[in-house]
Amino acid sequence: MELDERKKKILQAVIRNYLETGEPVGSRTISKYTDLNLSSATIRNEMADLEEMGYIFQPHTSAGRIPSDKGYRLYVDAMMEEKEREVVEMRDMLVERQDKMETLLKQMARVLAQNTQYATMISAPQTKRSKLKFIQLSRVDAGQILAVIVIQGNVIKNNILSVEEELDDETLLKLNILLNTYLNGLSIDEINLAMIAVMKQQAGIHSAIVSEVIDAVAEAIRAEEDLEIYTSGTNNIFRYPELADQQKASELINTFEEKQLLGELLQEAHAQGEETGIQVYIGAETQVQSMKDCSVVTATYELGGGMKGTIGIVGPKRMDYDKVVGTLRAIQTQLDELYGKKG
Amino acid sequence: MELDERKKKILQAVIRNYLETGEPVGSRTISKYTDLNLSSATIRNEMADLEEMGYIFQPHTSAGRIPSDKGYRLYVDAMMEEKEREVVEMRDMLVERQDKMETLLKQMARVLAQNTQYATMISAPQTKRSKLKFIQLSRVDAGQILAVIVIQGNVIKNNILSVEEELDDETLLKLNILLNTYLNGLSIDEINLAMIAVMKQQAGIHSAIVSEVIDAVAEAIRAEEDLEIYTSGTNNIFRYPELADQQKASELINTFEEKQLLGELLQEAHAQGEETGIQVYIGAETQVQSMKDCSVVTATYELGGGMKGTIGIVGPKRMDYDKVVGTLRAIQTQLDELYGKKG
DNA sequence: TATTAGCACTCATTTAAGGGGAGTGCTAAC
DNA sequence: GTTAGCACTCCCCTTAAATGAGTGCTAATA
Repeated sequence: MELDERKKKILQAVIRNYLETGEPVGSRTISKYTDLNLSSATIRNEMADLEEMGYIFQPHTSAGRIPSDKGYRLYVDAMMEEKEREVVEMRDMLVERQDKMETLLKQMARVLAQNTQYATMISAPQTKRSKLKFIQLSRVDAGQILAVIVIQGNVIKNNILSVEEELDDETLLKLNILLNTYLNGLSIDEINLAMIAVMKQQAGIHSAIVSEVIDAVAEAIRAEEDLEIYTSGTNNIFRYPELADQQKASELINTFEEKQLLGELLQEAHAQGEETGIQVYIGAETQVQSMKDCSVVTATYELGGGMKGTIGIVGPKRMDYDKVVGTLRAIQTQLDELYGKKG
Repeated sequence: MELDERKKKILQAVIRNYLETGEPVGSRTISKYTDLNLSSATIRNEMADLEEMGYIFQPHTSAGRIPSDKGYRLYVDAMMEEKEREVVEMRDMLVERQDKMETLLKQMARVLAQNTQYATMISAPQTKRSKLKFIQLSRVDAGQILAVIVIQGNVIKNNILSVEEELDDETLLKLNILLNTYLNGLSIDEINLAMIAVMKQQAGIHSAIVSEVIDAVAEAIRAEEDLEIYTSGTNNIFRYPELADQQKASELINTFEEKQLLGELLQEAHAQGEETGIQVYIGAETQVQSMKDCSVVTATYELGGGMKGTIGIVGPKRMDYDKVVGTLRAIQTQLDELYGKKG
């Protein structure tokens, strides 16, 4: 069967209406809602066709129609009209360059949740490709060394090392110079075994310390890699009856609190969303069991220096895709303007 | 009317039973449940008295009795028998001294939630009384100075300062020595204006930088003071039907996500719980609107060096007070053993 | 041939009524 | 002071009927 222009219009009308109301939509509603000037009977025939093609279905006999995942997919891929939204508050929020990335991300999650009325999550930028900017060892206590590692974009990692031997100031200074000379400006991938060997040799009797520091750097990176995720607006799911029953809500909230699965989801989105950076997952497409009745829209963002992260918005399948995609795209643009090129 | 021994026993039985089942408890149940060997009729008379005194009430005519807030209060204050619980996993978890306090606290919240099946929250230690251990300024970039501030207990704060003038290594070293000489070992309260004036004088032409650094320290402290809170097991509230309806659950979850109110709650608990450090809030006693159907048990803990924080457990009014208080006390003891005296 | 009006039918949801049961208060007997 | 017995209350569950939105199908229409 062919999906002609009229069927498309009707499908679109069904989806639009369902997005608004969340109720199954009947033929009479469409008959009045559209400018097609067709009677409900005609609509009924068309809807029967659309059902046969798998774009819509009835939750039970003699109920109106609901879009299927396939229907949503077509809508998102082909029928959506992105609305350009006001993201003024966001601009204000982002305009001041933040030293504390954490604060920025938390706030961003919060504003997004408020703006969209869905649940939001943001993964902190990954530092894999980022360049090491600065390493500093300092003696804090007898036997305790503080290692500060600064990464491009001012992401800072601290680590306290316990050392057996006493280190005098001079040695510490030497080690600092050694480490910075070799490691400065490198991305984390670029640090290799050969380099470590040379450094150890140069450190002489203190090679053990070099090992410890390298371990600490590796540790700091690893800590960064089980990535931080900020969420907001979790309780917005109660706005949508189809998600608000105890079973589903409990599972969803648990998913949002544990964050483990969110991380995997965002990373996959990050990996896939190469082109425009915006990705829409409908229902079971997410692979996260507790989100099978949700849709997720993700956007990757860039903060310069190769630091990329991902924003995700989770709502019911009947989420306002137009608005969400529009908002995310606006944020992407603004982040790009503010941070993207400068590094 | 007098609350004699028998009435107490009956009240206790009512509460115990209600804690278990969550259902109103009737006279016949008590008649069998207790070792008083009284008929249900007698129990009925006694229960009528207890109701008149305000310890229990009927949700509707011809239903069993439910403890009132006053009843719970009496129970917690006078009738509870703390159970010594196995907190073995906790011991294992806590036994390794953590460099990262954050990790420790997160894990602690998680284990507690799992153990008790309630929602938990932990406030990070407050550093107000803690002593400054170490300050280090380093040049990261032209015009960017990294200030690292280490506080007793290895809480580390970073701050990036932008400076107008160029600073050479020597000047930086001098400033480092100056700052550490004056500020090291002081608690944050002890830093005063006179001291700052002296430091500025000694810094000479670089007094502006000293100002900036002091500001940064103040800033770091302020950041620490809007205290970090870790939560876990929020979704446990769905286990208790009396909290699981949409309205209440949504509000509670919002409270847990926003954390603002939790902070106030924990701080109040911290302020009040001077003696044993364990505090029980029943129903409206918490002052947090969304928790009016909950009870909250808090415990302050100490990690040495004046660093104190608060743990809170939130559950239904019929929470297992004995178990919760026992568990919290056990944790207090263990933390004290492991961290308390050493600093 | 495409569209429409009409009608019988389906089924979720709402409303009402009735029965069961848990638990109480009261009274009278022990 | 305690207990057995009984009438009474009221929640809650089940069942039945009424409601109504929406469909599929058929026959008439343009």
